[in-house]
Amino acid sequence: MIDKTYDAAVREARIYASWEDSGAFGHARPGREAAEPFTIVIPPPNVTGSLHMGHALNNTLQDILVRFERMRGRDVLWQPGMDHAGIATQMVVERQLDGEGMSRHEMGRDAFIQRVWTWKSHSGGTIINQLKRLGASCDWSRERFTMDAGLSQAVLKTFITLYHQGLIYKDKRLVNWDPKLLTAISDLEVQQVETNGHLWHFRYPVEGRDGTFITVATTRPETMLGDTAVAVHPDDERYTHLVGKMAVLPLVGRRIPIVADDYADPEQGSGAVKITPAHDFNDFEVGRRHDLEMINIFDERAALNDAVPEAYRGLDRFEARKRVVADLEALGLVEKIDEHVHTVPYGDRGGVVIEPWLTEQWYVDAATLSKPAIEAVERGDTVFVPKAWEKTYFDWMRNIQPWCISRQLWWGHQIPAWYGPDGEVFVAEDEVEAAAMARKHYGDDRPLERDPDVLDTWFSSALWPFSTLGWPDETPELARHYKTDVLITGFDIIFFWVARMMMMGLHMMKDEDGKPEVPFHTVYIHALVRDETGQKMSKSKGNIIDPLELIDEYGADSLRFTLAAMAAQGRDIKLARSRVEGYRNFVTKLWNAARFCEMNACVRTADFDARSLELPVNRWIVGEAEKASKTVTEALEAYRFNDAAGGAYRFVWHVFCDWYLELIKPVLTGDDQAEIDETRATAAWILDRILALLHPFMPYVTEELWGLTGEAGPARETLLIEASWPVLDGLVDSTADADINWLIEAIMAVRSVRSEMNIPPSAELTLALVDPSEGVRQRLNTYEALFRRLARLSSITIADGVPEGAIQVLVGETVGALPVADVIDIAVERARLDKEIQKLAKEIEGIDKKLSNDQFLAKAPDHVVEQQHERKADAAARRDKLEAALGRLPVG
RNA sequence: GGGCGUGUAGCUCAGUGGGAGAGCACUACGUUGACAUCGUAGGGGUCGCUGGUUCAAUCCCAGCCACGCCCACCA
Repeated sequence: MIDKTYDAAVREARIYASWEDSGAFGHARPGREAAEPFTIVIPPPNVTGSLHMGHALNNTLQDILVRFERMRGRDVLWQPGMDHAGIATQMVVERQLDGEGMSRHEMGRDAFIQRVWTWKSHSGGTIINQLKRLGASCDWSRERFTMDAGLSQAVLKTFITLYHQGLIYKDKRLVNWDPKLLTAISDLEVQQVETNGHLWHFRYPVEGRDGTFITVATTRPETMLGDTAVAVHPDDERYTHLVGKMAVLPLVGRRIPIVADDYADPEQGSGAVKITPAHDFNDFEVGRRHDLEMINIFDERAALNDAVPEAYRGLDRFEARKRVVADLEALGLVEKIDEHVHTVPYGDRGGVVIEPWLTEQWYVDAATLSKPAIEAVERGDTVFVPKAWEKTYFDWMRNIQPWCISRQLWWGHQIPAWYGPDGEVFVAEDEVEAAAMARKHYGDDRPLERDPDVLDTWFSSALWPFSTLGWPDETPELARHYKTDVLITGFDIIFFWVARMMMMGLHMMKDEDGKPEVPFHTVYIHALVRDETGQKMSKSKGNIIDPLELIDEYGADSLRFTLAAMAAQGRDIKLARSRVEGYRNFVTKLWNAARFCEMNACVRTADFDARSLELPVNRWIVGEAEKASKTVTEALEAYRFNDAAGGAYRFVWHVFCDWYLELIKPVLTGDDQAEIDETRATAAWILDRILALLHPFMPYVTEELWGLTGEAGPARETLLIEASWPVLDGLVDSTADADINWLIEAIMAVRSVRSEMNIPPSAELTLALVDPSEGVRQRLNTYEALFRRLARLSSITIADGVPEGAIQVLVGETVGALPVADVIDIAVERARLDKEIQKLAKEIEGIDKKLSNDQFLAKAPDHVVEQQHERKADAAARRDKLEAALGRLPVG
């Protein structure tokens, strides 16, 4: 018995538990050993994360594909797992420690890492349970973590391999230094923020020329303490006489050369630019070109160090800025201060201004690795959907910079490098191996020190598509499921993640012919979910819509369907609550349709044959089901989730519920047992196809109904296990199609006229068809009962003229007369008919214009011309009938 | 400074080289026992602007305007 209402929240948890118990999420299900594999690796959520709308969309789309392919019989593996999220996780635990009045430094490295693991086992990974609420059918038995033993082994092997190939190396150069987190970060982790600042113009005295100054402009006055040159453009005539001279750096007294360099832009500032090679990426290059001294003036927290005059030592960089400006002002060396808008780099985790800082770090030679990754996409080995993202990928890959992979953190994969007393580097699997290497090198035992740094989190994420499948071991899963089929992700991590997986996958993995193999065949890039007004959701704006809240209120199915229905390619999703509510109503609608079927004893029969049905309505609906299933299938195959959802929605609501169920009501309450039996079986069969068709989008309610609508006998297996994807063919019957469409049109015509003439729905009318054609007479024979019931007609007769005072309506091309008790308002009736006629006349006029154009007739394809002729004939016939009807109205 | 995307009904969005669509909102009517989380009918758009290509443009091309995003070392 199906309850009157569907309480999603209560049932979903129970359904999910039953799915998990059944083991049906697992890959390699019995009977599918020989099936074609289908593989998706999940974008691993951060272990610190909780489900936000982006996750909801991302995982809904994956789950739709995974359930779809599972139902199509493929051997599906949706590989789940989490990312250790180096900086984010370390910050969480450090904040906890801070609350306890402790620091990681007091605690020590080993104890701290232990503490993080403890945190992870207790409160890490809540997002996994949230994904389950969403309905994600991952193979949870294979859940992995980027820091687990297997994946750590993959990281180790990759690092060592790349190191020996010269593709990982150490280098001393400027990095983006986060003075709050005290670590280097990569270019991608720096956000450029537009800021209202100032442009300070300082006058530096030129040595040996009393009263001569060279003016430089800067947005960062404090860095002048580290200046080692002033640069001007070689062609800048204002300064040619000063090139080669020395300036005297105020406050410091250092003599610094005035050099000519193309970097100086005569249009900018004063045309002369101060050069601080140790604290600016451009200046660093200038410094290299002119062999300038590089003076590091900051410590790791961006406070001034001992390289600056005593008065400034220990000052924070922003304090120092004020002091420098004040002191220069006191010396009369500030020429002017302009308001200035410029971009300032912030660390995206620490949230403070990053400092270009000279340190030694580990780098990956990304330029070399990028070449095969570019070629693979050029060849089409990996395809982006939508294709436009390939340009973004190419642009970045073709200008790729060395990837700084070392982080001065504790939580992460510690770099497998040991240093000998003379600085010799030994990259090894472990300490024992490193010691052996050192012994060989030095000829005796010497103490080694391990590199304290860890790797960028994205280094391990880059290996995800193969490390999770068991690599470096040669597991059956790796052989069977790499390369994966499709990666589903947001555009915001194309650089962070997709590009790096491409590089690492191609470099580390080979196919059976020994050729480099891409990690995935397709990359589907989905939209960003914004709020209703198009704003990016953010904590600071307070406009976050919590998917869990929506799941609580409307059920996971409603949210999933909404996200799928709005996931059109190439456009962001502005999520409106009303939309979720609308699709919740759709869930209810489906529920009630199933209730109707149950109440009418529509039970599926084992020997049902959709090809040998008698009743036209039944022949018609199986054809409609075929069309719908094809629409949905094709849309899903093309990653057109919105079309797939929309196609299913229209079929279920506007075809099955609105028409089919209404059309079969008279049959089910009739007295022809054969018709009743066939119709019950058909309705049940269609409902089953509908549940299957909707299951990828709305897994819970479809599963529940699947169980509730089983036949009276033994309960059947879950939909998840038993149902296969509807593959329907050869069910469209053109006669039934034409007949039912005529019937629907006729019913709508009568309803429309009733409504316009304000005839209450309760009033039963008789319809007289005037001089119907033979075809219409035949249809009437078959469908009279249906027509009468749905149009609320007490009888339908055939007449050879229009009775006095009747409302006239066009049923197809046949005039129908609806006599009304009272005298009709001639003026209203005239206006109604007139409006229809005008509409048709306008249409005909447009078509005529085309048909009288010789160019059109000569150049348009025949079928288009033919189509226009048909349209005109149809419209003209209807217009003529209506004009005749108008003519029959009494004058006045 | 480069690059990309978007502009269609009041709102959120589909869509197509040849008859402008959906959901929500709105209006009128309606409990004919699946469903008021509903039903029936209806109103509402010069498809951002200007040119071009074409027999034909909302759709293709160019320019412009507006909004958004990404990348970039501009003192």
